[in-house]
This record gives sequence, C-alpha cells and structure tokens, in this order.
Amino acid sequence: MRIATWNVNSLKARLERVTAWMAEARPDVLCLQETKLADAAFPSAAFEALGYQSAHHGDGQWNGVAVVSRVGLDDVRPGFGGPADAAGCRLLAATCAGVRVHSVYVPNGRSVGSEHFEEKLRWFAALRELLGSCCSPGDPIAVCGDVNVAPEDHDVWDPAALVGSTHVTVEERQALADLCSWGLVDAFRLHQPDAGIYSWWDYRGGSFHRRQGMRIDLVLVSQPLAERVSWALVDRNERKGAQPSDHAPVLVDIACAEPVPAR
DNA sequence: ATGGTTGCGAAGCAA
Repeated sequence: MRIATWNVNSLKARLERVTAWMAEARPDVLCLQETKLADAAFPSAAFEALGYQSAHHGDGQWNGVAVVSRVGLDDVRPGFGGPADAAGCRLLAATCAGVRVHSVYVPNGRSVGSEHFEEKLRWFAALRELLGSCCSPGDPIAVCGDVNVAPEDHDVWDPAALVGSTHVTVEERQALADLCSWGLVDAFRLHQPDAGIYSWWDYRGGSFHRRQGMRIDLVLVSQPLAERVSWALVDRNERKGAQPSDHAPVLVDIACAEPVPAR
C-alpha cells in the first residue's frame, strides 16, 4: 500500500495540481489537510474519475481534512465527538484495505504560551485518547497529516535560531511523543536518516530556495505496519512551479501481506 | 527589519 499525506492549503486552489500529482504518484490512500472547503463543495467527482472514493470533513473557510482511497473506504468517522472538535474540522478516520487511517491537521498553536498553544497540546492528548478508545496498537493504524511539530532538531533548518519558537518547543515535542508512545512510529524516519529533509517551507522570503523548512507532515504507523514500511519520500518537486502549496506531499510504501485489491 | 507571502473573501485574519 502506498499511503500519502499532503496539506494542500486550499483544495479549490490546488485541485488540478493534486489530481495531476495523483496520476503520477498513484497513492492507494491520500490524506489531505487544509482543504478549506465545506463538505458540499468537496470535489468528490474529480477523485472518482481517477478511481478513488473519498470522504471529507470541512467547515468551509478554514481547516478541512479528507481521506481519498482506491482500496476501499469504510467506517468513516469525522472529528472526535468531544470538546476537541471546538478547534475545527481537523480529524477524519476511515478504514482502507484493513488499515485504520486518520487524516489529521493539528492546530498550529500560533504563539507559544497562547490560548491556541494550549489548545494544540490538548488536541494531541485528545487524539491519543481517541486512539485508546477506538483502536489497539496491535492493529494496523496510520495517523497521517500536518502535526505542526518538527519532531527533532534535524527536522528544521536552523535549530539554534528557532529555540523557544513554535513547532519546536519541548512541550509540543512531548505532546507528539506522548501520542507516539501509544504505539506509533514515524514511518519516514525508518528509511530516511538524513537531516535537512523538510515538508513545509514558508511562502515568505524565498524560504524554499534558501532550504529553510521544517518536517512537520508525518505518517505515523503502528508496529504491524512499521515492520512492513519499504520506502518513504517527501516529494519536494511539488513545492516548485506555479501556485504550489507551502507543504509538499509525503509518501510511504507499506508491503502488504495480501495483495491489495484493485478497484 | 516583528518583516515577508498566500488564501479566503472582499478587510483583516490565519498560517
């Protein structure tokens, strides 16, 4: 199974680019974040034309997450069904070819110590709680999306310059680590040890060309999947050219015990 | 240099 995640920063502005990329990359499952669409405006027909089913959870102007799959899409669950939903439409779970997939868009946190920062930390805790109530770490689980945290110093361009700023604080990294301690591992790092590989670059100041980015888009997988991860990539080509998202897609290949049925 | 750029929606907010 090839699973991918991409914060597209408006699916309306990015649809052609996303579908063109899908035709090349051929993900089996694609998790999207920041669609910035209401459910009624989600372009499910465009994905269907490519052979994909889709599910979307969006409030219109901000946020919005989706799961797009060509290997089945069952048991769709939007949101937490609890207080964490106050942060917006940022979570969508679905089962694809036996894998419980979660498309997540963790709150940005804005400034360290702010109300939004505290909400971000609570959101991580709510996600761990949801996994604990719905899933077992022994099952095939994937949590994919924009976590708005760079896990380690080698996931940012200049750790010294960023000390104490959002996305790299001890509190945020601990919240991510607490989530992972439930039973998830960073699939990308199983095959890519190098520093300097990023998934997001600020639009401002030519950050991409200056190689000033962060790796904040992750595919987290439970042990049964981690054992089968065969390949991982950040497709930084998608940060180039006309009208890119500020994020690049992340791809992970997972060898399946049984062939995934084609649709 | 508290800047810079993009998207949404039509001014300012969020990232």
